[in-house]
Amino acid sequence: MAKATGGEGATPVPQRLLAAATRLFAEQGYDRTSVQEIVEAAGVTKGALYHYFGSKEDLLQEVYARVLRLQQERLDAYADADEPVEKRLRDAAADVVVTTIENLDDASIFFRSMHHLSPEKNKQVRVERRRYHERFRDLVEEGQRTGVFSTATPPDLVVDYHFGSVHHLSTWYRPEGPLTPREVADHLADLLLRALRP
Amino acid sequence: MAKATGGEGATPVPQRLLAAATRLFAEQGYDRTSVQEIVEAAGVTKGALYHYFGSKEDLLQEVYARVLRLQQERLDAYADADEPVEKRLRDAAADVVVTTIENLDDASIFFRSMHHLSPEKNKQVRVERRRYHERFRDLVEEGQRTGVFSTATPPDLVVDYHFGSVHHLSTWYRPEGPLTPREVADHLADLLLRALRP
Amino acid sequence: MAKATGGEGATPVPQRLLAAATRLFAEQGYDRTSVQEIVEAAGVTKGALYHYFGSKEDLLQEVYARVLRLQQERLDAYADADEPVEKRLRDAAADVVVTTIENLDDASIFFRSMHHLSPEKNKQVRVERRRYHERFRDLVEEGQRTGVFSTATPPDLVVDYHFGSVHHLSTWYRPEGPLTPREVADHLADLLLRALRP
Amino acid sequence: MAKATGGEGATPVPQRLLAAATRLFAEQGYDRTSVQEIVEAAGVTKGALYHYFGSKEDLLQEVYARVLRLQQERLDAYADADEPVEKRLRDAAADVVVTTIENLDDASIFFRSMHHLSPEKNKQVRVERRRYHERFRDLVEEGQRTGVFSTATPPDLVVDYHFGSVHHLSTWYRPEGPLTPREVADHLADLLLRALRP
DNA sequence: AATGAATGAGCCTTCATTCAT
DNA sequence: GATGAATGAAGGCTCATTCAT
Repeated sequence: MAKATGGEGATPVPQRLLAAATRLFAEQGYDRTSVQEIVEAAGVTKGALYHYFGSKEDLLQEVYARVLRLQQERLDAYADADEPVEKRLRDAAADVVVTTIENLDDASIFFRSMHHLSPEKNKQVRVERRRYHERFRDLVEEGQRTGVFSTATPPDLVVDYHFGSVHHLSTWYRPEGPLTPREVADHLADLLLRALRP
Repeated sequence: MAKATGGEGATPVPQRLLAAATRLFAEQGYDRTSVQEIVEAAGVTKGALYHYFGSKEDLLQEVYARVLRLQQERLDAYADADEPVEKRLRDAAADVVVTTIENLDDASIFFRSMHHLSPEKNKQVRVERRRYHERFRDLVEEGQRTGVFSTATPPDLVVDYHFGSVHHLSTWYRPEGPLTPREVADHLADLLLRALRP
Repeated sequence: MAKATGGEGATPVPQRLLAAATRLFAEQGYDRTSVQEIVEAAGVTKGALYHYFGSKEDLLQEVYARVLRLQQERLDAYADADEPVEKRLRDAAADVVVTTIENLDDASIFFRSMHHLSPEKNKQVRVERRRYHERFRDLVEEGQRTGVFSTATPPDLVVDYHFGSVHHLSTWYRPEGPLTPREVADHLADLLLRALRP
Repeated sequence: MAKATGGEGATPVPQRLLAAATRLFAEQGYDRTSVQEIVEAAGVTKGALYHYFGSKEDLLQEVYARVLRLQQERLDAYADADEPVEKRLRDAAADVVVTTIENLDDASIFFRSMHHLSPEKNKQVRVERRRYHERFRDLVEEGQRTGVFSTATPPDLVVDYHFGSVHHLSTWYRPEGPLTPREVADHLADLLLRALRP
């Protein structure tokens, strides 16, 4: 019955472990974070971790799975909206910035720890990442085809240009800085759209 | 005199070590690369490494020092040129792309392994990095002040936008891909300049 | 249940490690004894050692803690006895000799390896050692105050004189020599008391 | 000609090395002192050390040889004096205290680092040490034979009692303490002589 | 479902010594 | 006499994972 009450017991063990791992991986990196630290931060023992997760790497993979699912869902929602392509692209471009800033830990893990996944898991992540990239690229292409965007730049490169800046956020963005997530998102989406002006 | 002949003996030991470390750090990450692997790749013994470098971390720091020096020199050259600001910015923006692609190993180490430096060394790198950022930002500001660039976006953000895409290169660029380094550089510089059009 | 049977399994791992370490530190010195030797002598693996002790130094500190506790207890018992001060001092002086001879390993470690403890742990040992010294000195002072001992020598010096000879035991005493521990103890206590005659 | 001028060049290299080694061995212990530290403290290079000394251990042995020679000489001088045995013993007992305090580094090395000598060198030191002990013991015996000292204690034990306190000096004596070396020496010699009163 | 003792491989670093110059 | 680059063996310690309970 203690299970239902507050404190550590409030959240199920697997979630607690995932939350602790996410924070620690982001702070110290995957290799620098020991299983011992994770279980201590989650308030459980090693046995419990290995009961729910097959390995330390599985924990990392779960972080990836969660991020990928979330971002794909959001992108799909914006891309499928009933709006002109400029608005759909701008909204999607701004949304990924806001979402990334709101989950900076996930973001810094994402690019920094990919090579710590085993080749097969890594491949799987890349595949899903690719699908995401293509969905975004299709918006660019659509705009270029319909003449609202300049065709000067190959659409894949446009996408990488924008995602580079998203990826970079975890390097420089600080919550205590002068810009709110929304402001940063508007500026970056604006830069993208301005670059695409014919 | 054997020193001057080919084979492993051709290059001084410290350079051999630095080259081996750079390649391995880029391929596997800093933590995943053992000192043993480095010395084997360089064809020397561990004792020799510690004769020249105080620690594994010192080796990493040397990689950083080399990259920072090189990039600052190149940026200074372009920024000081006797040209209109649009050209100076475009040239600098394109050059950093070419240089980064030509030293992709250095680049992937740069952002991925910064947190493996001790706090003080990390700080030192950040300071130099900041100087580099500011030099670039000054070009943007100059263009905004003189009316050739739009003032819609804060100049710091413009710089981060561009360097995000540079940083991102090591994630997606492949030499065997369809675009030459020069082509990528021209496209990315073009996107930047187009985004800055008033 | 196998736990309760003889052989290596009879004694808990931490005790086995402590016993092995004590013997080896006394025989070879702290620095000359490798962790590998200790675990082999105790019949466990390195991992087991580090499961119970934070470091090699912690092992040494445990030896100190054990010795200090034992000797303080014994001294307190003799000093609190309901006897004339001459007898209390003589008994305490003789007892420390017997106890030291019976634990010569502990004794030779004690003085020889103190500087291998970290400054803070070293300080802690010195503090407890000081308490022990003062308890002993109080007996000398009491005898001097009540006129049964000569006041020719400062009491602190008297104590150092006696403990010097105790400390020295591990240098020269051999079980196979002509004197039993008890005989040595009586002689040394006698020398002390004779030196204190008014 | 620079050889004859001041600074580091003033003292011959071997002496400089020996002095540096003595200080460092006393401060940090033999094992904790690296050859590198010694040569740096002496202002020479490793090659120079190995030019004059066969090994690190040889350096230690030289320290022992110097101490042993000095102490034996002084003891011989006092023991051969034309004085009553009480005075000869008292003078010798006091002198070893003063000499030890004046060379506390040598003394702390002496007892602490003996086991770092190879078995053969160790044996050689023990032999010389034994000669020293016997010379001292002969004084006690002479006094016992001639009735000026009590025969209650075996003379060997008396000698160990006194040398225990000498050995112990390096543990507690501090130059800034309340007693001068001479005062300590007088007190300790006094304790010895008082203990030997019939 | 969960514990925690134990494993065993691997890691970074230190160091006395040698040797070509 | 003296240098200092290089060796090679060993040392203390960490850690993901397993398994009996």
